Formats: sequence, C-alpha cells, structure tokens
Amino acid sequence: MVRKPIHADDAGAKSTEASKERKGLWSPEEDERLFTHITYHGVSTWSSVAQLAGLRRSGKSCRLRWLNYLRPDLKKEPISKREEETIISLQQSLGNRWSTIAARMPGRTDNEIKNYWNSRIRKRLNAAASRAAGCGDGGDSAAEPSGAAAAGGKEDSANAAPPPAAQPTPIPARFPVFGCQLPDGAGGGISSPGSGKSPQSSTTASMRQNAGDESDASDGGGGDSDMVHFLSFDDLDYPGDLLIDVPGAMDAWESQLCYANPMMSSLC
DNA sequence: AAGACACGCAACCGCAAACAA
DNA sequence: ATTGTTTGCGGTTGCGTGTCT
Repeated sequence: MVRKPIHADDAGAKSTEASKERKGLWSPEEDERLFTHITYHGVSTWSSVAQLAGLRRSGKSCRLRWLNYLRPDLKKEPISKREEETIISLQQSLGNRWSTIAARMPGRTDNEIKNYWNSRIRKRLNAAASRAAGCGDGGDSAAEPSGAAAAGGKEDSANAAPPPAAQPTPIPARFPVFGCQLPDGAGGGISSPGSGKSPQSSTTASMRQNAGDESDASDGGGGDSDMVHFLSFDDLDYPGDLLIDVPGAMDAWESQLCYANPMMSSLC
C-alpha cells in the first residue's frame, strides 16, 4: 500500500480525471466542507455526502474522517490511566473488538483505542510477558490478553480468546448518530430522512441499531418532517433527549460543535 | 548539530454483514 | 432468492515528529 504522504489536494491535482477520488491526508478545507455539510444536512449515505459536499473522496473516507476526527463529541485529551485500565479490561474480555470497546468509552473511537493498544499497551504487556516468561511461566494470562487477539481479531475470535460467550453484551448507544433534515423538506436534492424512501432511512436505522437500539424517546418515530433528531448523547454531557425545532436545533447543534471543536470556530 | 531510531497517529485496504432493488 | 450497493470493522501501512546517540 502506498499512501500519498501529503495533502490530498496535491494528490488530486495530479490526477487527470477531475472526478478521481482523492486519498491521503485531509486538508482543512476538506474538513470544513465535510463538517459543514454533515452539520447542515446530516448523512443520507456516505457516498452522497462525499458528492454533495463537493469532496472527491470516497464515502468510506468521509465516514472515517467524520467518525475519527470531525465528530464533535470526541474527547481531545489523551487517554487517561483510568481509560487505559478500561481498555485493558475490555480487551481481555472482548478481544480485539475495538468498536465494541469504543462503544463503552464515550468520546473515544475504535481507531484511537486500537492505535493506543497497538502502540502502547500491547508493547507493555508483551514486555511484561517476556519478563514473566523469563521468571517462570504462567505469565501469559495477562501478557497476551486473549492470546492471538492482538494479532488478528477476526480469525482468533474462532480459535483464540476463550472469553466464552463470544457474544458481547449489548452496548448502549453512545454517539450522536443523527438524521438531520431541513425544515423545507431537505433542501436542494438532499434526500429527506423522514420520507422513508431515501437511503437515509436504512442508514439511520442501521446506525441506530448499531447504536444499540436504544429506546430513544426523542426519536418519536421518524415521521415528523420538521424535526431534527439527535440520537443518544446519553453517555455524554449532552442532554439526553434533544428534540428540537429546526431553527433552535441548528443553533444548539452548532454551539455544541463549536464548543467541542474549536477548529470550526470560524463557522460560529 | 546531524543523523538514526522509535513512536504515535491518520488513513487505507480488504472483508463481511446488512440492506435494498 | 439473488444480486448489487453501502456500511462497519479490524488489520496494516507509512508519514511526521520527538528522542536518543
């Protein structure tokens, strides 16, 4: 895999096709476009987000960027000791199910946790393991939690990690996956989530399911076309039950965004 | 001061599951 | 029931930066 080291702008400039997808690091301008688009229009499908936001990026890339970096509820501070303990504990019981682990750690992403594990904890545990091995045996319990888990989650779920019940317990919803709709019925080509037919409905549904099928009272049943729904801030400091008329919603939403994401202060 | 090395992080890839047509 | 599309996940890669020699 050869990844373009510099900003995608440059990579894009190189491609002959204007429509060619860009890769590599995101430029601030791309970030702003994506952020603004999602803020105002929500996510129908990620591929459409890329298009509508005028980004020559794959939907996948947009999704990743949003989830791992732009999302306003992300914690910016380093992982604390306590969080580290949580990670270790969850990794031992769940294996390399980073998304599941992340779901239990508000403000943290699976990628962040995975990176943290791979770059720090695993190393530390390996060192401890080899020390323990030097002293005798038995160190393996803590050393390579869930054994080969560190080497590969998918396969080992089958042959490693005794953590029986391989089925993790249901995870409560965590992140504010949201469907957002403009008051006028999703202005200008944005498919409206409430109208049921659009891809959004499936996306939102699956995201909700992913978020744990929380009985989100605020959800109110998806039909109300004039509402903006924010889902499940429950583990955060956000009000758990935001259901706001659009004009106010945008203000509230933006203020939260600006609060959480100084980068976007220019929008505020 | 300069080069080598190690580390952390962002982002890509491939695969599988979920969903829609 | 089948096929195509989209999303989500975990593993891996490689750049940028800090630290050490």
